[in-house]
Amino acid sequence: MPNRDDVLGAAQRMLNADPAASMAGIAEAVGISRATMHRHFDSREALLVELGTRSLDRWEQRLDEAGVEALAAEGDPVRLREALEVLVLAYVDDSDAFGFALTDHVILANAALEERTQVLADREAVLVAAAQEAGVLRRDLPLRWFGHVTYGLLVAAREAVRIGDIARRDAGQLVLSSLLAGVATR
Amino acid sequence: MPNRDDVLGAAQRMLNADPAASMAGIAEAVGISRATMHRHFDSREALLVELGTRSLDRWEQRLDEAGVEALAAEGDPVRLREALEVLVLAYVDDSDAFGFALTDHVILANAALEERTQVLADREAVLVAAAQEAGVLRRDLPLRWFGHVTYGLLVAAREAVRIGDIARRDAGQLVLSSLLAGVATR
DNA sequence: CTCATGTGAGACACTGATGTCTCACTGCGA
DNA sequence: TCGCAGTGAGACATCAGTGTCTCACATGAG
Repeated sequence: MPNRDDVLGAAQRMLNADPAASMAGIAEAVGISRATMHRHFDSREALLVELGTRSLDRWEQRLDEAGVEALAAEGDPVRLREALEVLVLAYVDDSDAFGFALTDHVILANAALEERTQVLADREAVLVAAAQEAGVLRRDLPLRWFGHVTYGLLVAAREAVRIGDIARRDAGQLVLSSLLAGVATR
Repeated sequence: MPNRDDVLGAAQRMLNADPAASMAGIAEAVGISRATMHRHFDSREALLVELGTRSLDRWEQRLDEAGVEALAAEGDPVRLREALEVLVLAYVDDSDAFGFALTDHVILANAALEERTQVLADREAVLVAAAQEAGVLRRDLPLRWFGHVTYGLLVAAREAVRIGDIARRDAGQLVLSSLLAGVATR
């Protein structure tokens, strides 16, 4: 019998394939009844908020693993650049599982999640600011722009993989390379 | 009394603000009754398809203005680069009005629109391929990747403007500069 | 064996949206 | 002035999804 985590995992996969999936659809994909679905999660919103929380947990974990604050304090260009690369590649991996959370309206409209998103964006901005200081990232771009560009490229990669224009295994390097160096020759 | 074009324009603005807007909501925003709304468009889908068609019309117009095929045949690096810049800036402008069409499920699921999208993407790819040949765009990136990256940056700019992280008037240059040169120093 | 717990099936009420239809009104042209 | 085309208001049937509830059933622990 699928436990709560199994349900969350299956729901995640289902919602990635079809972000508008109904509770009935998700329950069917999980292999349980609607009744049991509602025994796990009071409402569809509760389910989505929990999945949103999960994705933020992952983001936070990535920032922790990178040691954002320490790196920023240190200010070493080489290590900053390396950390940025590792972080972006991790995001690409994660977007595979959590991608739908990037665009789901219910999740984006949730005040608590939005607040926490802001906190994490702030942490990330610390790294970006340090990288700008250290000459790793361009200083002529707004601090907050970097996060948006990264997000946009994740969306692009997701779509490109879905359509079949690029291979999944190439997504990370394409995103990283395009993000840092652009698509024009130099 | 709003004519059909007024209705389309108002619907476009409404759907950009709230992509899930109902026919009733759109009608109210336009300032007409639901009945009149349905006299103009048989169904919500019909309305969305027409808006999708409009956005593809605009895209096609941009490609025409750029003179894609002639430029590609010519192969002059300077003019190719210039055309790419003009095109991307035009896309940023257009995404202001047509942005919602980039992500709306009803529009994306329409077979006729998808087919036409493919045709236009093919035309654009001609320009990209020529630019790669001429050494303007990187040859180590897949041909189809360029379109996706551009799309992703449009999404990013839209969101960044919405949140207030960047000014609308800066969006064009930020997208263009990040697209071509990336966000890292060189 | 017995019982408690968890489950599936399905009925139910409710909501919000869609699309159709009627009817009365208004404004404009003939 | 008459008549007509277009409109708004609103009723109506329909549909899909949500969330609640009941009841029968299975399974595993004691």
